[in-house]
Amino acid sequence: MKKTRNTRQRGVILDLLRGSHDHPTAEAIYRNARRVLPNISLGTVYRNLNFLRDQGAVREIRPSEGGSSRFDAADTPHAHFHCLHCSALLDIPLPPTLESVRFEEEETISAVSLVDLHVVGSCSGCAPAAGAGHSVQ
Amino acid sequence: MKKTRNTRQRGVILDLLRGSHDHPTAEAIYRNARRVLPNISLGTVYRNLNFLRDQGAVREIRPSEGGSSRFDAADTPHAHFHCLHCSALLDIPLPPTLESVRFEEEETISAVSLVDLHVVGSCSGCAPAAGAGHSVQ
DNA sequence: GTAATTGCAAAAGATTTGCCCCATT
DNA sequence: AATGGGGCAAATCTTTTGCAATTAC
Repeated sequence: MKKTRNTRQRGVILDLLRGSHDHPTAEAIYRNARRVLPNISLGTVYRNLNFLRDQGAVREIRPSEGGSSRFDAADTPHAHFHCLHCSALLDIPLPPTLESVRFEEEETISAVSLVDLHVVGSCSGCAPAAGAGHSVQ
Repeated sequence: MKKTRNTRQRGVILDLLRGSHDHPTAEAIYRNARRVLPNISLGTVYRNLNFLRDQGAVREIRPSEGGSSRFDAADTPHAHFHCLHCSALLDIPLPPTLESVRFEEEETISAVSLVDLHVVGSCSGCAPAAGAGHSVQ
C-alpha cells in the first residue's frame, strides 16, 4: 500500500474534529483551521476529510434536508438527530435494538458494511408543539 | 394557503415516480418525462420534486456515498439499502423493532418528524465475499 | 532524493433562481 | 383575467481536480 504522511494540515483537521461536538461542515473546519494555518486551502480540507473518511477516522453525514456534508470524529457507534429549525446535528444513542438486527437475512442483501440512522425533527431548544410522536419512513 | 395547480408536468413526474422502483434521480426523471413532454425542463423537474417532497407525496434520499438525490413515491414506511458496487438503491422492510422506538425520550429531542434508516453494503447481485456481518454507526 | 501533499484556481456536478411567457382555474 | 407554474439560461453552491511548488520521510 502507498505510504501516507503526517502533514500539519491533516493533524489540525483531525484535532479540530475531535475537539468539536457540532459536526462542522468542511467550510467551518476550513475557517477554524485557518486560525492555526492561515494558508490552508479549502481543497486541502476536502482532500483530508475524504482521506480520513476512507481511513475510517472520520464520518461524513449528508443531511437529508440538503446542504453541505457534516463531519465528526468516528468514535463509538451512534445515531444522529437533525433539528429542522436550527440545523443542529446531535449525536444520539443508538436504539439498542438496532445493533442486533441482521440485515443479511433480506435475500437482496449480501453484505452490510454500515447502517446509518437519522432522526429528523425539532430539538428541545426549538421545541415547537412537542409530543407529536414520530413516524419512521 | 395558496392554491396549487394540476399541471401536466407535475402529474407526469408523480406518475413516473409511482411507476418506478429504482429510485430515479432528478436527471433520470427528466429523461423519462421528456418522452411524454418533450419540452419539459430540468428546472421544472426539480421544482416539482421539491414541491411534492414538501407535500409529503415524495421522498428524497441523499445517498451517503455522494451523488445526486434519488426519489421515491412515499407510500408505506420502509428503509433503504444502497449497494456500493452497482449503486442500486432498494427498498427494504423496516426492522419492526424500530417502529416502536420512542426517540422523544432523549432529553434533547422535542419532536420527531421522520426517521431515516440507510443500510449500505453489497447486494446479492454483486455479492463479493458475503457474510462479513455489519456495523451500525 | 522522492513522492505524497499542498495551494491555487479552474472545472465539474447538482440544484436553485430570475424573468418573461403560457396555461390552469 | 388573474396568477401559479413552465421554459430557458444564468447563477449559486458544494466538491473535485490539474498542476507546479513544497515538504515529510
